[in-house]
Amino acid sequence: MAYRRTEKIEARLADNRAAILKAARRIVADGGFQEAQVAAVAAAAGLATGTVYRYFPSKADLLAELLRMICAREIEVVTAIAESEASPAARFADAVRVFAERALRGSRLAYANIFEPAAPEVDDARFEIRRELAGVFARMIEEGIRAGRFARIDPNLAAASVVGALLEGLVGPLAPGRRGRDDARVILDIVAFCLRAVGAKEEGNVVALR
Amino acid sequence: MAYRRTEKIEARLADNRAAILKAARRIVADGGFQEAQVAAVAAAAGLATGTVYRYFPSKADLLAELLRMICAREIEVVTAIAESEASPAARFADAVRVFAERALRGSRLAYANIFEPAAPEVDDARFEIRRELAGVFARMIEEGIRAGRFARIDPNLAAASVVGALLEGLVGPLAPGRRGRDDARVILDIVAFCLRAVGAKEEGNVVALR
Amino acid sequence: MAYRRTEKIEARLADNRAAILKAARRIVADGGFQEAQVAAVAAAAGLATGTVYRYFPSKADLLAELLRMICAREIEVVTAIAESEASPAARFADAVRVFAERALRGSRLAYANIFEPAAPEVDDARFEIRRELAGVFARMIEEGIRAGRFARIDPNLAAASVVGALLEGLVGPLAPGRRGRDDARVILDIVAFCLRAVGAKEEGNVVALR
Amino acid sequence: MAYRRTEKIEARLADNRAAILKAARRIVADGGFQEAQVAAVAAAAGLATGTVYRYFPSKADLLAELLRMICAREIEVVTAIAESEASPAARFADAVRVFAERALRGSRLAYANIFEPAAPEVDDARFEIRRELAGVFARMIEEGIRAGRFARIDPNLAAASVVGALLEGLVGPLAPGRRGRDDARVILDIVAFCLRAVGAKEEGNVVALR
DNA sequence: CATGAATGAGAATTCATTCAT
DNA sequence: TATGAATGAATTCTCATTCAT
Repeated sequence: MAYRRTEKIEARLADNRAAILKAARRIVADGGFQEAQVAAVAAAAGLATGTVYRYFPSKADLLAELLRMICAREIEVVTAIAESEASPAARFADAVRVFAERALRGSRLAYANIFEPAAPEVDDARFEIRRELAGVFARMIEEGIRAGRFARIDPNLAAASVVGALLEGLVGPLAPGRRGRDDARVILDIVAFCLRAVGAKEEGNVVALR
Repeated sequence: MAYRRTEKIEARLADNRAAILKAARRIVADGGFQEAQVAAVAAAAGLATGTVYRYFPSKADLLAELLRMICAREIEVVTAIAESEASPAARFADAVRVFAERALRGSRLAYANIFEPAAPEVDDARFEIRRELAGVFARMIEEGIRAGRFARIDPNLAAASVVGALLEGLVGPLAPGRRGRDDARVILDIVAFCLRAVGAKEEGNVVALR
Repeated sequence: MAYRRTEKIEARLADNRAAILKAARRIVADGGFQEAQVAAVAAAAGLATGTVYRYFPSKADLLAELLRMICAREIEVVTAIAESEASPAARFADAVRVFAERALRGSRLAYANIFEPAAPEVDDARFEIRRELAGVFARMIEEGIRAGRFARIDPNLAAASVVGALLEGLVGPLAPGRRGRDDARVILDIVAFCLRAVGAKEEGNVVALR
Repeated sequence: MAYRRTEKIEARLADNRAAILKAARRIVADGGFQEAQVAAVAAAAGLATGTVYRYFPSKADLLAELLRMICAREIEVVTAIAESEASPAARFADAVRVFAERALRGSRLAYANIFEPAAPEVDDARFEIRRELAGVFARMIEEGIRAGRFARIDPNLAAASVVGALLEGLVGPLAPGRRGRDDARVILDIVAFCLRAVGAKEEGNVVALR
């Protein structure tokens, strides 16, 4: 009789949403934001153009959410490490290392898109993401300083710089990894780089902790 | 009567070219790449739209060249320092400091616009520029390592990370300086950050050298 | 088991139909035809979009019926006056006055929205309504002429003009009433205007009759 | 050598603008605003879609200007009469008569479009036009009252009503003229209607003046 | 060479209507 | 019968590039 929103239907709705994001992700990974027109995304998701607008108010919102989706897990992981019981330096090193590992292993392409042009609204999302990521690092650095284990630097500046170093070093166009370097070695180097940068004491030990 | 490209004509040609680049620069600095339409640039340069195409094969080429123009001086300055006679650490510190000073002093906005993602056609140029800049730092780091004054790290990775740290820390959206911090202090911090990052010995002295 | 359209079901059907019209009326009154999308009307009626199509073959039909519904009462009232026993001039004056009163009192906004141009599909209905309203006035004028109390003019032209004067004067964009004038005074004026226009004799008396 | 905006070019520009308006006029006259899509208008004018935007900032502006263009002449004519030296009643009668003549003779279709739905911005133009037209009549009525030749009524209300009567009676959907009546007779009737409506004295003479 | 009007391929978004559940 | 998700045609506006003058 009456229409009922069954589980099956719910599942289809969720599927569509996911399908749209997935399609967008694939297209962006392949051809950048440039190629992510709404019609193309819809087609890739096997849906009509208008349907996309049932799930996202605008193209910009879709792309912004895509970005957040891609990065959310990374921030989560780093946050978990930041909240662990280890020593400041160990936590910081771990966070850098894990972030680097994931970036190199996983969505190298998606990360590259962090640097790619897009609509202003998408940039806002990017901004937010970086700010969040930097925030996690800033807190770790702050605690390191308070514990007397890091150099007395502006935690925000240091965090921004660390994030910049990570993104640029790992996934930017300069990334040595892209030119065939050994990932493990890159990770070791970048962890050491960041530890030194914040003036972490007992660097050797810390790195050994990994 | 054969056409002769006189000096006068040459001069006018050069003038127009420069005017176009200058106009583009102003527009990009003010409103980002978004507002740098060919017609707008032409108008700002006091020329007709079509004339732009006498000097640049396409909008992308124009913007790419604009980017190179803006950065050429920075790279030049850093290169000069890199080729000076000072000690590796001093040279490196100087390069970082001067770069930071110029970035903070010069139109921070223009920098932000240049380094923020903005236009797909320009990405290649951007990457090229960063690569070049990183190259200069890589050479300095390499020499520092060879001289036994820096930690033994991959110079390319370190250079990329330094560039990332500088850009993100100074002109990126997270830059503390953008939130009203004292520039001199930011510069001191970032120099120290980079020196530590590359494992420069006698850091204190080096910084004192400035 | 054969389907039986019970009274209960009939009632529900009528309810839904009424609910849709009511919702449409509210939306049109608030935001004009512009905002009367089928989905919006359905939502406001607490029904699903598709359900609207159970009761109206198309959006145009819905709006046309809405218009008729809104105006039916007005036409009814005017018709009742037209069929009363009073003298031609008195009837005419009364019809004008009552119409004006109702127009000014009743949601002026709704009226304005109804008479303002808004949706091509609805024009036919609008025309029909105006024609009907004019028809009632035409008959009154005709009788006034036949009784020798009105000037000998084309009743249809006069009726159309009277309707035009009423709508424009009372609810149109030029309506002085909309600019804060006293309603009672406006009504007096417009009745006098129309009486004079049709050449009603003993105008003073007629107006006094009210 | 250099491009020069010759007379020929100026003429072409003016031609294009005119061609666009003309094409729009034809399309609107034939199929109403509904069919006046930018692409259709451009095609009918023998131009590319984008070209329309060189001459009009938006579709709404184009249509609004079209409306103004269509009505400007009428208002001009009526204004000229309003400023003539004749007696108030004669001027008023003349204004009504000429307006009616032109409306019936000329662009009956275009006038009809005064009643047609359109974008909100176009409605504004319509509003403006009616206001202007009513303004001219209001001034005439005011002077008639001041000269003691018209009934003492609110000039604005009367003017609005006169405009309403004219538009509805002559070009509106109810207009008897549209149904094959003799134009000359219609004009006589409506002039008489309006003169009576404003309570003009010596009506006979005035009408005889025509 | 310079000009700037013309071009027209796109791309985002809306919403009446349909139809499987 | 009711539902509401899906559809996709339709439409406006932008802007890099061309080319007649």
